[in-house]
Amino acid sequence: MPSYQPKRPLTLRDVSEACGVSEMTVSRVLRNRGDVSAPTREKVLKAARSLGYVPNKIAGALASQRVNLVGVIIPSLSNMVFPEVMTGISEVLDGTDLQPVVGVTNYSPDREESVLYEMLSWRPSGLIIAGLEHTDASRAMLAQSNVPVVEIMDIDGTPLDSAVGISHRRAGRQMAEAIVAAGYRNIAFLGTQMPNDHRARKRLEGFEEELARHGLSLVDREFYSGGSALLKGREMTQAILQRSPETDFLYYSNDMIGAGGLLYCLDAGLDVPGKIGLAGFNGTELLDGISRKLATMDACRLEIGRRAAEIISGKHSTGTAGGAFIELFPTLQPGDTIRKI
Amino acid sequence: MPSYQPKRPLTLRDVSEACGVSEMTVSRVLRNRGDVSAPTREKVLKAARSLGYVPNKIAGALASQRVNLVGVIIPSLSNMVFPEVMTGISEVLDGTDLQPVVGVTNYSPDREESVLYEMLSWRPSGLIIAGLEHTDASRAMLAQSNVPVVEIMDIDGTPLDSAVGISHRRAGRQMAEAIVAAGYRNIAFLGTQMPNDHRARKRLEGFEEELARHGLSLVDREFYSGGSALLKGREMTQAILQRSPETDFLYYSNDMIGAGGLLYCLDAGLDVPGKIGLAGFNGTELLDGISRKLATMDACRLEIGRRAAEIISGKHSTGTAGGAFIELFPTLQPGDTIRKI
DNA sequence: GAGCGGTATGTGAGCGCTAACAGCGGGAGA
DNA sequence: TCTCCCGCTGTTAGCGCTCACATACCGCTC
Repeated sequence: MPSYQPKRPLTLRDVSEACGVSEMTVSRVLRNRGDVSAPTREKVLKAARSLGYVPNKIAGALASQRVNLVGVIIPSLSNMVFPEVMTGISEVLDGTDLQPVVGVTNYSPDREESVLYEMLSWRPSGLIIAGLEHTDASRAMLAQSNVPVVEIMDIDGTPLDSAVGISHRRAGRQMAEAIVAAGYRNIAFLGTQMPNDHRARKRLEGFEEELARHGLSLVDREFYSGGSALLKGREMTQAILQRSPETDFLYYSNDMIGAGGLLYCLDAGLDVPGKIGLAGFNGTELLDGISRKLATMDACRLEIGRRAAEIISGKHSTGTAGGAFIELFPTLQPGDTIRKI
Repeated sequence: MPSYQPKRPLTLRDVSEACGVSEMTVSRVLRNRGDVSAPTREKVLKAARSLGYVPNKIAGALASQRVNLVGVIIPSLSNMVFPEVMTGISEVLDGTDLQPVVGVTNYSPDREESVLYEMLSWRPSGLIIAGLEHTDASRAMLAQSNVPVVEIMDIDGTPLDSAVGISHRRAGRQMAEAIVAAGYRNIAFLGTQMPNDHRARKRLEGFEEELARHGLSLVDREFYSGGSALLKGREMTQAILQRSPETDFLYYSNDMIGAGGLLYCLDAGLDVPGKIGLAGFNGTELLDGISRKLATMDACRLEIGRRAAEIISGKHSTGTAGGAFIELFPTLQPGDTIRKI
């Protein structure tokens, strides 16, 4: 490795001098753009490799006004849902020259705002952001930025530009319908205590709406925050069953606490789904392997990620102008924890 | 929102014209650098806000030769271990002006190489990368790049620069020691089929070494790839117990498949830990809530993330030159699935 | 052999910002 | 009164690359 100089960062000029062509030609070779003769190309590549040259995208992006980055702003990485969205995004982006960059907000609108500011300051060529609810400042930034935006996960609201997601309100209603149809009447809800988890909120609203249509209302509810979801599910379930023994159905805001609840019920020797039914939300594959399969509803996470990435990468032919609006439809997976009708 | 012009991206000049000072002064205000009088500062901030100006970090980084990005290269986001490392990193970086940017390799050395190339082309001010094993090209790039590098998770090998992690070999040995001490003799291993998961490999090597010291060897082993870990754990366990009924201990390469195995054993009514013991690896908090607590070994994930970020952000006072080398020591959590001695 | 189209290469300007330094006014000290 | 210095602001010159264009050269045709 011939590095005589005291380490100075390499530039295009170093490569061009090393192989006797102009910087422009080196640039063309390294980007595969424009015509370069085969021998020249070889010569340049050899020189670049032997020097260990890595192009400076900062300079390149400034000069070309193009950045191959796509910002992805999500609330969390620690529940299983967003990694799967990321997988969908990566799958599609891997086929392009675009690269995802993730930012995590921890469900805080203020953090979202600052993550957004930070991202926009890198002038990404697209932005994928979870949810439809943003601060005024965030909306203003996005509008001003001129960057294509896809809001994902949720479609109950008004998108800024494009949107891909499911209706959580409808998902809640559907689940309520199935539960009521199966004959359960004393239904409790167990969820996370997160004022900014708008999707969980909308599911619960839809759920209660549908119950109301049948003249029912929740017999009890329990919220938690932090800690191991499985354990919390167990604890909350015990609390509810102790406090409201008439409960015959437990609706959880996610599969993880639902699984905790299910394990509790099984350990306690309760008759599931005869005496008591359970359902979660997400379709978390992770949990396949528990003796009884929890009723749930697939949130189309992979597909949401894919579609969003397709819109950004221009693969989705959106008529002409204006944003795309894609509603996906989750399917109810009754599992083994709802009585068959 | 006064945006008369047909949307043209805003620059410092727009802000400076809007408030009648030089670009330099605006730049100083927006970066909180250098002396600016209070009234000027206010005027500038007001103008910037009302225009919705977001600085262009690409240009800024090029001019200042400083980038507030830290690359984080990890094999996967879908098992629970790396998100926790990320949490540790974020915790520390949030107190600085640095921002993590993650890249995922899917345990492929070639992908690692290309992710690395991509990252280095943004000239990050630090790099955190999982593992000590990299392709020659990767090592060359890193050496050439002049970027501080912290290799995390593993310390059984020679770091390029700094390293923070645990000895997986030793972890394997320790677990074997505990198992043998508890009187188990017919021990099987269940793990992932991933030639590039060097840490799992080293754990197994350490484990077998220690068994050998006691004149023992594995009675059986089973590997999987893909699918739901919980379910795979269940299936593999069943397979092993059918094939090698004399097995009295199951050592899993991670807690998730371990939990699947545990659920299988409990469902099958086996006497745990009397007739058969189980142990995993990671200390996955996620799984608290299963009726029986799986024996495991905490991998210090949070702490590893924190320490690595501290090194990059310069909070860790590393004597003077040369990389830091930090070994952490996992603790064995016997849980309820190893016989008490 | 002048004119043409095409391929392969080079040239100059400038992307939006910041480092370094230069200027400018005014109060303190000689 | 003349410095000297300090707090504030402006000026100049790039950072390393890419764009748009200019140029050189080749083999053709008519």
